[in-house]
Amino acid sequence: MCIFVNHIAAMITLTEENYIKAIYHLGKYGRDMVNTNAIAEALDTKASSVTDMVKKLSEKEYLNYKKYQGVILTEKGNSVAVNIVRKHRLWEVFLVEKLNFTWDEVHEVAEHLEHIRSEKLIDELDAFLEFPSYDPHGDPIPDKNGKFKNIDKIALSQCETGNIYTCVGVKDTSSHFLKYLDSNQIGLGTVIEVLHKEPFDNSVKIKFNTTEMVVSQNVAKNLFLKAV
Amino acid sequence: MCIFVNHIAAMITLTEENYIKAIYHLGKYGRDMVNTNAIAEALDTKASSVTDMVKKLSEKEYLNYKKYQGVILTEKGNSVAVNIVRKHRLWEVFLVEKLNFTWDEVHEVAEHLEHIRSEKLIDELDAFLEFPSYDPHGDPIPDKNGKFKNIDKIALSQCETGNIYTCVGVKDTSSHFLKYLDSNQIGLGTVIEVLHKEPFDNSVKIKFNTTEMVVSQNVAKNLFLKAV
DNA sequence: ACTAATTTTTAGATTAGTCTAAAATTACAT
DNA sequence: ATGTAATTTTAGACTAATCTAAAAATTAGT
Repeated sequence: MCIFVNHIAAMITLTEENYIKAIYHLGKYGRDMVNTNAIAEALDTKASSVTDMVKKLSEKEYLNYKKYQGVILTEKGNSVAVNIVRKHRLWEVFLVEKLNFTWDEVHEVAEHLEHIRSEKLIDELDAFLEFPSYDPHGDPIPDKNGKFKNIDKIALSQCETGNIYTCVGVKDTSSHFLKYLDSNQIGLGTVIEVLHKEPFDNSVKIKFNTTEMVVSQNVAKNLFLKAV
Repeated sequence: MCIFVNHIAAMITLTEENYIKAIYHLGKYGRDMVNTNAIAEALDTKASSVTDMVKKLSEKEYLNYKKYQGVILTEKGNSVAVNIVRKHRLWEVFLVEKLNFTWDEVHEVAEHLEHIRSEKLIDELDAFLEFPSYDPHGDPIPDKNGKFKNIDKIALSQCETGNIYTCVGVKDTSSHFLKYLDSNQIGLGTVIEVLHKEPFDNSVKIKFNTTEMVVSQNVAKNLFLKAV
């Protein structure tokens, strides 16, 4: 073995990155611990594999691990996660804006692109895309320093009757939902007026462009708007 | 194990792709076999590891392997290699033309990008770049069907005194050489007149733009030109 | 508070890719 | 052609990441 190995910052593997990312998304609010089974489900693996890996990530100080309790990312782990999120979302913007991908097609490819390691690559991509603040699903893109620009988006289900909003994102990013929106001509930036909220089934009647339609509670909960 | 596994085309791993690519480049002229040590050196690994891997690739019919003789890619292996080359070179064009990379910076990042698997991604990228036929080093980019467009490029060392050429590529793609060319304002498309060939040391005196300079045999052998 | 259900961890095995050291084969020089 | 050098293969071991099955710890229900 090369005698320099011990001096080189221990390389993070692709698998480790995926665990850190999953833990980040599961523990988004940073408050309480993320448990083993949740991680296993998110990564489609077994709890025993997760235990092994979190021990390793704990050794490497990406997270704090308490036996039988769960894990919380350290500062170091969090910044790795935020960097992956940045890369993922910038690639999504690229795919949609430059390569004609639809917003339901981007996720899978971005899952791979997010692991390419080159600071210059991602900074130049950022510049090429003119420093976007949101990805095609309306999720914020952290800047080079990991800072998010947050907007006050609210679900359609929370909006007030009579007011006018613009669409700024979705909660459910499944291909089903996105295709539903596409087929109804709803996308980022669509201007929507809330006409009526039906208390019986929580459906919402909206108007956009010249179209009026009623959407289910499920849709209303998953569409993010912003007051204009 | 999922009962469908046997029906799914056996997935090719990243490592396998790298072996196939290395064998492709080493055996470019397809004539004779590529030997174990050459592969080991190209991939910075040991001969014993290569033996193991070529057995596996032979099983999977990416190549034909004769013990103690070497390997030759099959049609199947060749098309995998050509597809990787296509991806590598398209990404190089993207990095140089859109993301301000210099031609000595692109290789390392492209080594990673070339393994992203998405047909739509690469076809859309191809279109976005307007179907380039050559990468930033002047190497031809195969099209969707694996066809190369070949030009009759010749090394500067083979050019005729008094004639005029344009620079279309390099043989040596090392960072050293590319930086040397950059610092002397020689790039793709540079128009070069061959003034004199010195038989003593095989150096060549050339003129481009308003500059006259003498380049060594080494440089002359590694710079590809095309008659105008 | 005690048992049952759930979650998590341990122990031991497996796979892909790699390594070292030794054995087998081929190539080369005299 | 015969011994030496170089190359290649085999054998056995290691690491990272995973799995199954069983043991341990925690949580929940009455």
